[in-house]
Amino acid sequence: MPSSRASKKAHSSRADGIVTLEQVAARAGVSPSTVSRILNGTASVSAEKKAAVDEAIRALGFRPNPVARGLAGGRTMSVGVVTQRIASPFYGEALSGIEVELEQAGYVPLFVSGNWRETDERKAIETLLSRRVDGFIVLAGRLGNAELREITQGLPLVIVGRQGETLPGQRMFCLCIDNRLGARRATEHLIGLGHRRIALLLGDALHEDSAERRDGYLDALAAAGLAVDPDLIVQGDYNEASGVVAVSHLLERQVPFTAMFSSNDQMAYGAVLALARRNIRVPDEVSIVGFDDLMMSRYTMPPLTTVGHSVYDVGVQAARAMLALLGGDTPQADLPQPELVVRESSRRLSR
Amino acid sequence: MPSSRASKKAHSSRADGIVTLEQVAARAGVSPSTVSRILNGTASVSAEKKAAVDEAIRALGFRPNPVARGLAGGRTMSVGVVTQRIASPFYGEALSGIEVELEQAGYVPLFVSGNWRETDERKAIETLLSRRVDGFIVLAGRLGNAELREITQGLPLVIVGRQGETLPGQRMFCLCIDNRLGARRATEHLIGLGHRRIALLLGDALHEDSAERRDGYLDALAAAGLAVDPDLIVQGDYNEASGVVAVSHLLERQVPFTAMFSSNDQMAYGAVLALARRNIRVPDEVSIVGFDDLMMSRYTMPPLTTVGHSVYDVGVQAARAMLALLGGDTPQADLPQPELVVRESSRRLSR
DNA sequence: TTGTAGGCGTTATCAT
DNA sequence: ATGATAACGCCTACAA
Repeated sequence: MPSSRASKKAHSSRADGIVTLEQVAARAGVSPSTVSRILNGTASVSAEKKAAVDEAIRALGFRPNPVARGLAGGRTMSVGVVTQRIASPFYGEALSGIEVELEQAGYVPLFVSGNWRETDERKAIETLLSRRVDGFIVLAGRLGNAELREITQGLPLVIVGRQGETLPGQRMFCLCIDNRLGARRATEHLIGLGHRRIALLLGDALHEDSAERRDGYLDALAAAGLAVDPDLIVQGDYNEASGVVAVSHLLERQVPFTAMFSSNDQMAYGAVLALARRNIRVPDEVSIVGFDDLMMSRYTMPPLTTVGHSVYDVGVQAARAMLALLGGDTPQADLPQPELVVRESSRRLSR
Repeated sequence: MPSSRASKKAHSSRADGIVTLEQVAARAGVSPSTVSRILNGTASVSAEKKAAVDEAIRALGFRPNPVARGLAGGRTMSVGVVTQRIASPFYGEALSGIEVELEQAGYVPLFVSGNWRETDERKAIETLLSRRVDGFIVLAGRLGNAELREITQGLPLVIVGRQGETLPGQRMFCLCIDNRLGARRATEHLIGLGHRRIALLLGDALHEDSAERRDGYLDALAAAGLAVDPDLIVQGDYNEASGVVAVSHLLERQVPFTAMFSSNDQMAYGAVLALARRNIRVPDEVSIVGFDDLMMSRYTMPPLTTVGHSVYDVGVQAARAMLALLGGDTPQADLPQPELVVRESSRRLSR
């Protein structure tokens, strides 16, 4: 049952609460174009008319219709956000930051999940494209930077968690935390506590940051003059369950170790559990340090020592970069360095 | 630098990859309205033309533009989702379910956070309204059902986690889990393990479900003929930190207890931590049961016994209900009963 | 069953 | 600086 068509032009008010730009113009005694100009700052308008229009806008409670705007001007005031899993404890925080920051500028994020699958990511981007988003923020994922740049049709693009070439003039920006430094600090912390046999729990091999965090681990060992024991390095995939599995394998292989650096907090949770299953206590017998400082890490048992880098802020920065691109400016990265957060899962090696 | 206007009508192809309905019509040798009718099933069309149009759509890779659709017909193929905190470990799961289910029908969710604040919720709904969403899914929140029904302008509305009057003909539907039953099962589990002094950690008093879960707890005690000790009931707010605080108070007051039912998993995490701070082990000295069965609860130490009700499925059902409303049907609730998931935070009372 | 024409609310082009 | 006017891509009342 479609609502009947609106009257044939010239409606000063409508049944629903929708106020149009046209009504504002009428009330202010100017043309719609002028109102539009004022709204967008597209051209200079006499202070007098501007005042009248502002008054009318306020009086009528007018809010521009993003849908109509999208059709007419191409700006939908929405930015597509490709996340991998919307419920991820890690990226979820970033989404919050993105949302808050975009909102301040009147933009709305459209979240679509890529599920760590190329095909899904492509589909997500297509969906977003068909919704005429004004730009893209991509959180990690499988697609390469080059391909991303291509399928996003030249729209402003911010990639999070990917080493970026950030070619100027390409309306594209890469934002990533210093994984290597963070991992190094985590490992140095353990070394400083007297640990020598420090296991490394790798993240998903397909993530760039996994390799970076590994390198940070290696840096720390090298700086301390410690040899690398390949047997101490086990593979995970960044999920909790993989931490359980990897550590179980390590224990089965009877490789002795007194500490472990896990490439992220989630796997660290799994690691603690796997150790507990064998009655190995953390930190009494094995120290563990994670990476990410998820909210949850304050409440695990024991509370997790980890590397913090405010995922929320990453989101904020990503949104800010997008806003800059949207405004034709060049974004400035301003991520704080990752910092070690010492809690209770690590302690001095008892001899 | 706006892109130049498209040519003056009659463009068989365009520079960008955008294929319009008009082009499809041209290629199929029919009028645009016919294509539109086929797309929307608005009227019957001869099989012949339908075939031609389908072919053209496929050949051209045409995808209807939701923005234009929104302007013209009022359907934007997007539904507004008011969540309280997008990064919530609890609601995040529901968002996933909503996203997946809506996508299948070609809808896209627009997530906006209400931050557990009436004003923010109102603003969120206004934003969504101005984006011309086709319907609303509201996850909990502070606004009353009546007010929600009012400010959502009669659009299809699905409310999650709120006892619903689900007035027929109102295009509104309430979906909620059986909190009372779940809480009762959790408490009965503890009673069955021999516990008699069972503390209750309440959730935010402003949430309906907090009262419901309390009632389930009371039901279980009553059924077992156990007296209610008000001293054993402490207030939290559903966040981890409140679990720490509440349990600390309880311990300071020296009220003896051997088990605790926490109104949600997050507070249970905090409770475990608070107990550990006093060297009270779970489950050796105190058993704990949570509610929600968050992903994380498999990996806490110890893994948490809790009441599961697949938050993801709640999201799926909410989306399904929305789709039904959108299609003019009456939604059918089909949430499974909450089930107890026994893990390792609860054990038989040792005498 | 099918086509034509007008309109959805805004922006952009082209005059003035 | 300001105002008509024509799109934007699609839907639908109306006519055929």
